Amino acid sequence: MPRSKRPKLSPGELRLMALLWDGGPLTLAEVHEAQGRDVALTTVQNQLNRLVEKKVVARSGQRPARYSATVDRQQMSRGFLDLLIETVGQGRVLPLMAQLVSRGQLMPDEVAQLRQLIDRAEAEAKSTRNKT
Amino acid sequence: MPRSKRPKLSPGELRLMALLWDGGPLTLAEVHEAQGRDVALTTVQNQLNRLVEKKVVARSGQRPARYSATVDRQQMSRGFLDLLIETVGQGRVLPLMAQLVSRGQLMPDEVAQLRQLIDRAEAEAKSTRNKT
DNA sequence: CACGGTCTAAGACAACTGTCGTATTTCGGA
DNA sequence: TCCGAAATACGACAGTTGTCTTAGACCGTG
Repeated sequence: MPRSKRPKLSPGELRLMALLWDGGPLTLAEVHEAQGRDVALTTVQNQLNRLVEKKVVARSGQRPARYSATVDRQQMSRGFLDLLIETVGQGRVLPLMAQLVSRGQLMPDEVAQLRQLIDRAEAEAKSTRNKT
Repeated sequence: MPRSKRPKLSPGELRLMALLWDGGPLTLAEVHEAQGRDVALTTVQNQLNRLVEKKVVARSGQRPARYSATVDRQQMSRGFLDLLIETVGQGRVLPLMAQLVSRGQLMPDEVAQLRQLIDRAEAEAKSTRNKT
């Protein structure tokens, strides 16, 4: 696949993206509403515009324009994760995992899911061992 | 405990912190060296100074001043992690874990360690269940 | 058609970052 | 004591972000 560009966003911009990822295409007014805090409408508009300039959000032509993300969470968060792995984990992912686990926000069923993920990843690794 | 301040740093600043965390107290020249890329000495100095202003780094009085971090990785990365949990995981840590696991950078022994961490966290959760 | 409200576009601004170049200060020799 | 190199301090500049205010463009309705 065409290794699409991964422009870097600021934390605030990432939050806006989250709203779009969660709520599908939204109009400016909706995004403004969704935003829990008290901020001017034009502020949100400006952020949205900048996101559009960066090509990570698309604006529909309709009258009350609707905005939607053009890249998914994974792609977009990749850079942040890389940064944390590098700084917090000194290059390894385990330290980060440890910190995540230690936050104690895992529900029992999530623990089970996590174990499954690990098992699967392990199996996957084994079967791929002979490939490049 | 005294909920210490958690000033927010930029990605670049976090990278500098990483050098200090990894290499103990370092002099400006050393930090400059450690930095893989080609950047002016004054640039590094400036960043270090700003970090000192933010109280996350301390400068010793000696002649070739030595800089050292005054907050640890966990504290400092907390904000970034919160952001990712909020945006990538919609509030849950599992999605983030999944993404980390899927990066396939876990060594076999790390997988084992991870399982232990999970077991321990689970036990911990059980025993704490009756508390607030 | 004119009016008031809704959309959107254009700037404007301060704070923060990354990056430098140019003083100044400070020391260990000659 | 005086000097040059090393260490610091200053402060300048452009680009990014978060936040607004003001102005202009677009309807639906009376």
